[in-house]
Amino acid sequence: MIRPTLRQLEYLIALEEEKSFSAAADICNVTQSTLSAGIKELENILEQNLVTRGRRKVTLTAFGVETTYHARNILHETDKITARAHQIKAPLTGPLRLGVIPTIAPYFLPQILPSLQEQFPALELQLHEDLSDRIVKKIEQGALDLLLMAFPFETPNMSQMFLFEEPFYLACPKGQEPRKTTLSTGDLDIESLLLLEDGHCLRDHAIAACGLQQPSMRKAYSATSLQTLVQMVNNGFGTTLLPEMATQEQNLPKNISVLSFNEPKPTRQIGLVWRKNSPRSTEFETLGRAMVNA
Amino acid sequence: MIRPTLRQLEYLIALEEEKSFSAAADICNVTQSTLSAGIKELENILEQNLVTRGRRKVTLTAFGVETTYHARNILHETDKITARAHQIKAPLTGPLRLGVIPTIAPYFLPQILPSLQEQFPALELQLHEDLSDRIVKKIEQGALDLLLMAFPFETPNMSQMFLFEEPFYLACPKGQEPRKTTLSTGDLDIESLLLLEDGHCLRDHAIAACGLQQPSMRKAYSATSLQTLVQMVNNGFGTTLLPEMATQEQNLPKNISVLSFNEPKPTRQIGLVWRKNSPRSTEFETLGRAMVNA
DNA sequence: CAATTGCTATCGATTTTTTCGATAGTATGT
DNA sequence: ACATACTATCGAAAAAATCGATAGCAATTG
Repeated sequence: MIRPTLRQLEYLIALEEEKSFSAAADICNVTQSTLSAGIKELENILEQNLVTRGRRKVTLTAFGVETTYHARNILHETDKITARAHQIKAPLTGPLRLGVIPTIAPYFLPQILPSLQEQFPALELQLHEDLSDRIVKKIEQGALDLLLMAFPFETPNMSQMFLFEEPFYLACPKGQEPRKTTLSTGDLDIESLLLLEDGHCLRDHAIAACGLQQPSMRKAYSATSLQTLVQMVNNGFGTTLLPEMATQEQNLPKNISVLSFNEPKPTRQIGLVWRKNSPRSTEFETLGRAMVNA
Repeated sequence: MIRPTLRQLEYLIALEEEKSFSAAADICNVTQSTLSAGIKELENILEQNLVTRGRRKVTLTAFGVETTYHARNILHETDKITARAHQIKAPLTGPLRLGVIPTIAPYFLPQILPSLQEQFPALELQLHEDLSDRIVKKIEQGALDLLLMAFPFETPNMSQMFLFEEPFYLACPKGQEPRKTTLSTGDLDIESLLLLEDGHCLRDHAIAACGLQQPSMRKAYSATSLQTLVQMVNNGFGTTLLPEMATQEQNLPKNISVLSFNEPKPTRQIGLVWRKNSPRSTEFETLGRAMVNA
């Protein structure tokens, strides 16, 4: 479909403002002949008269006036695109699509978001919460810009930035604490240990950190979220391993004891991931430092 | 200021839909190289990346997605202009700026507008009520398309279409009717005759139709509208001449008698005026016939 | 009433932009 | 390693936008 040109709409607007081809041409920084031809071309496209060529002064037709109104809108809209583009040119401003795994998002983000918003008020974080492999796939496709996740995790062609190491704690129902005074990973009762369902990296990290065997048939005890897991422990169904950020009082029910391990403590690593050769790498590093210090 | 092109925005939209340069190029009926260059040019203008060139699939950046949304809007708006232009190509559709004089508008228009709207439902009448010389000036400038007014009136370079002849009636307070059984224009009492202020053609037409001398000092009795005039007569300030369309019962107060003249009755002519060589002449003639028959 | 002024329309030449076709380059999958 | 399926890039060709000059036309001036 043949469409008017933005240029032609500019010409029309100038003509409406100046009521004169020559004056309008000056405004548009073109010669009068150019503008004249432009308006004529526009009339041809629309198959409709836009101006009544009086000898003395040029006047727009009713349709011409109507069209000028729309034209102004359209130009204004396109200018908004450019303005927006320039506005977000500064580092850590504009939209940033951040993927976060479910065992980090609800605990860590509330801690850091206020500080980030304060430091980077023009940053528009779009949060996407999903499992590690899913957000990795999305960042590979380019549907996400940055990931906040737990290592170790294979992320080919990506830059990983280590942020901090996070210890695991043992969560068990009150009164069922192990009698030992010191707790080491070897003392865990595999039978009563509840874990997240497959796909959550927390499950794999916990198992690896504690040197456990891959439990074979635990489906009956697998949960879909840490919150669910905590509730199960709270009701005496068993024990579980919680990352430190999930152990804050306000997140836990009354009937749970949280016990820390002896050295060497089991841990997971938290960090950022972005596409190697992303033009925003330095921005992401800045953001990472801000997250650690938040 | 440098601006994106509508073409480039099209390219971006197609790219967003297809997630592939080649496929998008097909949609836009250009070669892949053209579309590739177009997107790059757009990115240069905006100084901002729009797509992340993955090997597998192309994905838009956050800003790219945001921009696509605006782009769709903009294209839609421009298409509305063209659509509107084509829509009003049929005769007697679309906007029509009609100038009407104050001694016609409030009486005649209510009679005919319903019928016109029924016959030409897509006609968008924009009414402008003003004195004859003002609306003539405006139609000369091209700010109006058509005039509904009273003749005789000088309208150089205009086409006049006669619609109908309208007799004048004498309006006087009840009980002050002339004693004569037959009323002729010669019997008018000039001293008690109230007229509209200068500028209203009705004043001139009434004077001419009745063969009166130009009254010299009547300012004290001049009114700004026929309605005012009627109220003055109603309150016994004198008599006046009313065109037939202003004599319908619902327009007149209780205390007024309306008397018709003997032949030859004084009259004014009602008609249409448009710019000679207006491309819409035949439309206007159709509209004129519809006004007479309404 | 002829000359001048102040407009817009139009034409051919020129410059600029757009588009194409071909090809290079680069991951992916067989 | 080879074929495949992409995008980027380059020079040539086609299309367009623009310019400068000029014609034409009405209003105004001398």
